[in-house]
Amino acid sequence: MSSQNDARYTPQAIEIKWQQAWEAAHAFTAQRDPAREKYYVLEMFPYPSGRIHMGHVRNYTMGDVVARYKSAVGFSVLHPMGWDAFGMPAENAAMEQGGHPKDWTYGNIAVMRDQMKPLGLSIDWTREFATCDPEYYGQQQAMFIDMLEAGLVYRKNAVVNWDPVDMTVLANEQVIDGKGWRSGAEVERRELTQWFFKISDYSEELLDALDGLKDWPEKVRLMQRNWIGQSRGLQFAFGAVNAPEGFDRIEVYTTRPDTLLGASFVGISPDHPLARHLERHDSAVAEFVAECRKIGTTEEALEKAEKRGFDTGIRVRHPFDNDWELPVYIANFILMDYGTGAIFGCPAHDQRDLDFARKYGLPHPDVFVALEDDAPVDTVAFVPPKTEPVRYIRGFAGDAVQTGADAVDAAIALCESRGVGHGVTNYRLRDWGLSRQRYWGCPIPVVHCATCGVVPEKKENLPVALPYDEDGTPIDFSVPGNPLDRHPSWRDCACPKCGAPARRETDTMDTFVDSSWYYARFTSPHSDTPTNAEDAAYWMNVDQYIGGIEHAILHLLYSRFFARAMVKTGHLPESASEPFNALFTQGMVTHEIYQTQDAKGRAVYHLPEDVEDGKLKATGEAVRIIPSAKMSKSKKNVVDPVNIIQAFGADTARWFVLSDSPPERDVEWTSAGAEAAFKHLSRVWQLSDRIAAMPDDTTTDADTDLLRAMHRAIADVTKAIENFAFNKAIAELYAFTNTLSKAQASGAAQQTAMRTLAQLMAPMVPHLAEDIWARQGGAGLVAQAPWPQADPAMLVRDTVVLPIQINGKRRSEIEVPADLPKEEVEKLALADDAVIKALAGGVPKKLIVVPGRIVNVVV
RNA sequence: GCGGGUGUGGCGGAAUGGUAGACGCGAGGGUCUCAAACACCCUUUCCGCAAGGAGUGUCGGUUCGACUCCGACCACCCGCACCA
Repeated sequence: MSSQNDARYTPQAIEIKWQQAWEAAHAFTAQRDPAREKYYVLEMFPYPSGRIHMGHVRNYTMGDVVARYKSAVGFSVLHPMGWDAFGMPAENAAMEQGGHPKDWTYGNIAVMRDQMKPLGLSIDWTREFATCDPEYYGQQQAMFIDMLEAGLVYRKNAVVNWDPVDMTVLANEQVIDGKGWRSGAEVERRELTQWFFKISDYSEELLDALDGLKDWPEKVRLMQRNWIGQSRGLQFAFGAVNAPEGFDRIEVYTTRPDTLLGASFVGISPDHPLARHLERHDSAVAEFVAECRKIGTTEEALEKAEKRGFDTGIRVRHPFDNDWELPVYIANFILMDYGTGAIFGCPAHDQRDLDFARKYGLPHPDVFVALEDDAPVDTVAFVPPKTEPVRYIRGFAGDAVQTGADAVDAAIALCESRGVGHGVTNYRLRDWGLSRQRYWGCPIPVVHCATCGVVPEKKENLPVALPYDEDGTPIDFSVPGNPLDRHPSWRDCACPKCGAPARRETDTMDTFVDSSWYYARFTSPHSDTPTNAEDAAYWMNVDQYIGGIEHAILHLLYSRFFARAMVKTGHLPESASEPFNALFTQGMVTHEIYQTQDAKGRAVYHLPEDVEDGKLKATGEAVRIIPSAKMSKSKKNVVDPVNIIQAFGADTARWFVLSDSPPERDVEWTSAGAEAAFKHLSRVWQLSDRIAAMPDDTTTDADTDLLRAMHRAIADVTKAIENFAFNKAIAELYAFTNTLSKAQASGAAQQTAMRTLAQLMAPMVPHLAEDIWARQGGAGLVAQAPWPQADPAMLVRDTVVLPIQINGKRRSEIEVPADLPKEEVEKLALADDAVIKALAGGVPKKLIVVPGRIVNVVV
């Protein structure tokens, strides 16, 4: 027998043993069980970048705590894992290092799976898939065809970033300061015919349904609400005085029709049909518009750019006054995608319009003034909240004094009655452009035929699989552009309708499509249809979804749309149109960034493991240290958890990422805490060793104290887990461990407490918990044992300590029976020395007793 | 620029409007040891010998009482539709 001192915590031996035991017991294989309520917990699946990082460990450990806890309280749990496997990095790797995106991706998946398995996550690995599996994207193509037939997909022109040197389309992140990241050439905006999902059909529904998502963070619902951007306004036309033929009316949309009498100019987007027309006939316009198109395609770039305009010389008439003419400017800040692509500017009540008006010498008449201050606008626009009453001096509808909101309503009503436009509800949300001119994505399953036009591929021909090589020659990724476009044997095909020679669509889908339905596929991952009705009915919805706040808008909004599209096309039940019942957004794991520059002065990033003392290990070159930011593949500021697991075990890594920082907040990775976590787990192990050896002696007085603490710990830890406060659950476990290690209770009581401690720790450190559970005589696997219940009778406290405040400052305290009536508490408080001293013989002005909480004496 | 969030000891953080700093890290002191490591015990918001005072990014407000609610500001972080 080993003595106490010899017993050492050796996670390397323990962890593999229990992982094998779980596997042998099929402990985490999800099965439809009509007798039990189901619980579906899902973490956002990873991109197979090549290795896991601490952000993954944090994300999946949180999900694992939930999965293991829900299983212990009796649910039939589904906890799957897969890979978000399409995307640009695979193609970039092929360009930089040679090889094929498919080999790179599957190789990465194999490595990352091997890195993840030692974490001991309670995942049903039988359901694993990658979105680049033809079995997965073939079903996605089938749904695309269904959505096309349901009118949810269409084609239209849209602009892309075009690199004129590499002759390729660039992603926004590949455009740096308006230049292509590889070529350095000035990026142009180019228009292409592209595929779109009609998410705008669902704008109102996606907005309204947010109210029902009670278990989503309020901030996410607010961000989505603002993103969808519902607005009520007036759409009307200015009649042109001297416009080219066909442009005698300019339709504008405004959310502030109450300011119509403050209009000083009309602005149109550089992409507006009128601007396009003028561009062709006027070189000065062409030059200005070309400048505008250099700004880039992101809203951020447009908003930050200097606001500039070009006077077209065209004049329009004010709808209320035939003699009032307004100039028409092309303005670089007006989006063609929003409203009608044309606005009227009211400089007095919009800062951007005011800056513009002052720049071009346009008037800025006040429409309304503050009730108590009628100073005219000069350099700062007067933009009060719409709910605030103001005095209209150029109003035309409603009372002189009214709120902006009321004035807008009155203005719309009046304009409609005069035949000037009509009230419309607009949305900021644009249709989802899914075309990508890239290889490594799900091919869009349509064929272009000279006679039949755009024809969907026949479903029996799915998947339209990506070609691996071309007639035996590996695809060349060193050439910029889309390899599918220059792959005749793949591209040329027969029209599915008429059989004539035709060409495949060479665009692939946005990777957001892949991640918009994977949660549904997990319910029947091997089905030969996208979903299986019985499985979807049982497992949907996701009960708890966990992922980064960076996905608060796009991924989650697209998934909400896609679920509705799947309901419409019969792939999900109506009840699954909101796919995620509860959402938790974890904070990110941050780390410093290490950067050097290459010969051309471009930034090169380095992994932390390649850096030592501020220098590259390989060359000794000094690195520039950029302050902590979100761990990202592109910045290479990722930490490899594999080293931590090898040194201390998975349980230490899991314990560490859960402790200290609240899960919703960012955590800066430091190596300091890992050793401390290991020490604590070692202490728990030693404690278990000691307690297991104790004789099963008779009950002592200390037993009740220990068992009370145990029930308190059960209650507190359970509540903390339910509330996603894992850092607090761990703090409670520390406290209970300290109590237990000092307890004078009997062996039997300590063994009971130790067994319970193991159970409470099991969701966080499952391997250690199994080992202690077995040693303390627990039956079966702790992974399959029911969650302990707190006895309410053991939670009641006999006495409480009440702090006594004098004028809100704590001065003293009294210990009283928990159920002492308020009057008695008052008497005791007034008899307290500090109170007597403060009152100095007088009477208190006020005496506040909050039962069980506090006493405040106001003197 | 627009939208959303965060801010508390040396550090990570705790606190249904009711004792600010639970729990952990680090640090200091001690016990054990030939010594070190480990382990264990004590101290640890700041100023002050003490009595006492100050204190939750800044300024102001509501309240018997504010980290918590309200207003203004500052700093940092996330998103901005082709990064995933």
